[in-house]
Amino acid sequence: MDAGDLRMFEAVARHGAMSRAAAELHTVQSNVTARIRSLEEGLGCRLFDRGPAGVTLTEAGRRLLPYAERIPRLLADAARAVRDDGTPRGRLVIGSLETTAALRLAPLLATYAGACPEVDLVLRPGTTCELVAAVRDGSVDGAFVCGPVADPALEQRPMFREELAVLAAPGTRALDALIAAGNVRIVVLRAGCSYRQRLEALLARRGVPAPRLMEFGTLEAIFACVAAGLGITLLPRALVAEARGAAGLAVLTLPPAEATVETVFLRRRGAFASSALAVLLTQAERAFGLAAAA
Amino acid sequence: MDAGDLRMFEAVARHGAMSRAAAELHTVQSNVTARIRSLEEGLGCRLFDRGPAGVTLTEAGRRLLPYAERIPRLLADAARAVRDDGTPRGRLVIGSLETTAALRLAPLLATYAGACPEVDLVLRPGTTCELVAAVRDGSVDGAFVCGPVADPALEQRPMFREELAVLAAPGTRALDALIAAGNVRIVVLRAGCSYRQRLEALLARRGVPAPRLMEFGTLEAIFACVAAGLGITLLPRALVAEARGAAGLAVLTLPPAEATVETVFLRRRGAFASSALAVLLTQAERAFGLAAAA
DNA sequence: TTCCAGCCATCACCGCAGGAGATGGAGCAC
DNA sequence: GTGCTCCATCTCCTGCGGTGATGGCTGGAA
Repeated sequence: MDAGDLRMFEAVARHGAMSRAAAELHTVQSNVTARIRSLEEGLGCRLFDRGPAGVTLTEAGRRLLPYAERIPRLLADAARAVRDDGTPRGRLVIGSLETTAALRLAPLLATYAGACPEVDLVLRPGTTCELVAAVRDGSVDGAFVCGPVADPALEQRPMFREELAVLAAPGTRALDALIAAGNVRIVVLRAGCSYRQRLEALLARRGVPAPRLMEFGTLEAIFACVAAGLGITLLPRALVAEARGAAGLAVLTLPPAEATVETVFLRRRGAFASSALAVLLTQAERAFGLAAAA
Repeated sequence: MDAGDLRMFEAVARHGAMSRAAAELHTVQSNVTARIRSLEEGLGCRLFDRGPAGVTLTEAGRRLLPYAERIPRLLADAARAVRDDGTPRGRLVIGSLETTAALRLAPLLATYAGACPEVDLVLRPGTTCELVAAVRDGSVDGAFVCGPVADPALEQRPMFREELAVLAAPGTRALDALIAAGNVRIVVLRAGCSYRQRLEALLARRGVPAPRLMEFGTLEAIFACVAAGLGITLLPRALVAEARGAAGLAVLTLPPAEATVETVFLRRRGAFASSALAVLLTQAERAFGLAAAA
């Protein structure tokens, strides 16, 4: 058994088909077939059940899969660790909610860029759901998302608390009045996982089970939409003060229990922490100061 | 980079010489040289400084070493996990102090052997020091040793507490009287790491800094030696009642703080737990019942 | 000093694992 | 039936990696 075999095995398991795995690995199907077969021979048991429309993992294959995911990752970490001599350099990919990036991250990133000129910093915006998945599969080194995230494979560090508020059309006085009027529609940023879930939960507690949904790609579009009375949204209160386009909107305060959301920095547990990431974390904890890892 | 490269790298690092690593790996030196070189080229940095009398790790090499130890281990775990279908079988190597084996393990192992007839159980006796090292390097799957063991790479589960007593020549009334008489000599089983350390610490607290030492390979020899007045030893009180050869020896009770020792079961943290090991642990916790992992 | 015993680097040689490509059979949709 | 997508198998062949010989280097022994 070899790390190359495991990579191949993992790709086959993920695609459920040897031919598609071959395409991903830039090789030919016959090759994949042969190596999986030799892997099975080496281990002494079948890893896949062959069906006419692809393959499925056997019990033994299911037991191998977690190792097939970990070992190539560990090899990649090893290569990074060797190259990392302590001075931050290379590529650092950080995920963030768009609202967090707009509101909180600018000064941190500016300081960071000054301190680590050799780092190519990439900021990848996304929703909490998307970013959690990205951290899991290693496509970002870490991400600022809405906590808490209950996943034993991930490690979260609290960063800061944010106050949320409901935005509604100008002149709106209270959320309950809106609800009483019926036909509440919510407006979210993209699939806006965590804010949308919070807003839906919040409405559900007030007797609105499944509000209509509208989804936009930019904050400005959402503001315009809310201003026009087409729906309400949930966003950090601090954002409203800063953002162009939000002037005039009604900002409805929520009870404290529903209003605060904690932003955490998420990393894959056990993953290699490059110097570039270590410096960012140090600076972030100094800047935001909600330290104490969870 | 490849798991095979890492195995080779690790062997070279451990031996400090490519030629000796080649011998261990059953290959020739030119091969090791070439693969290390290609590994270095692939990573883009030197891993070893070549000297006339061997090689030494560079900084980068030191960063790679922990990965080179983990990844081959993980591969071996993967192979075991695949073969382990839930029914305990195969080889299970358990370390234990000889005194623990003699006093406590027999009923557990008898039950276990009955429950898991397909397991080849190997009991490897040793001192706490030796067994801790054996657990670390994976040559035993787990071991019963004297706790606590402070090593973040190891995981310990408390099993039971044992009362220790000092054995001395027949007729001896008190430890202090012996010490006052001067020339205290201690008798231990092999290099008898933990009992010896305890006995030395115990004497040091009573003003005897570095007692003379005698070392024997069997309990019977120790009993005979103590009976002849050649020295004292420290052993589980329960052992004295059972063991042949201990009759007539003076059993000196110690203050409770010094008398009790906790026996823990030690495993490498994160290592694969085979079904065979899982069953043993379950039975051990049922039998000894000092559960709650640490 | 010379000699030797280790060490590592380099070279030429070669076997074979493993990649490429073609073919065939099996199931499924139409 | 035809056509599609699977996987298995076969042949061919490149190149990685193993082998063994040689040479350079250093340090210690004679």
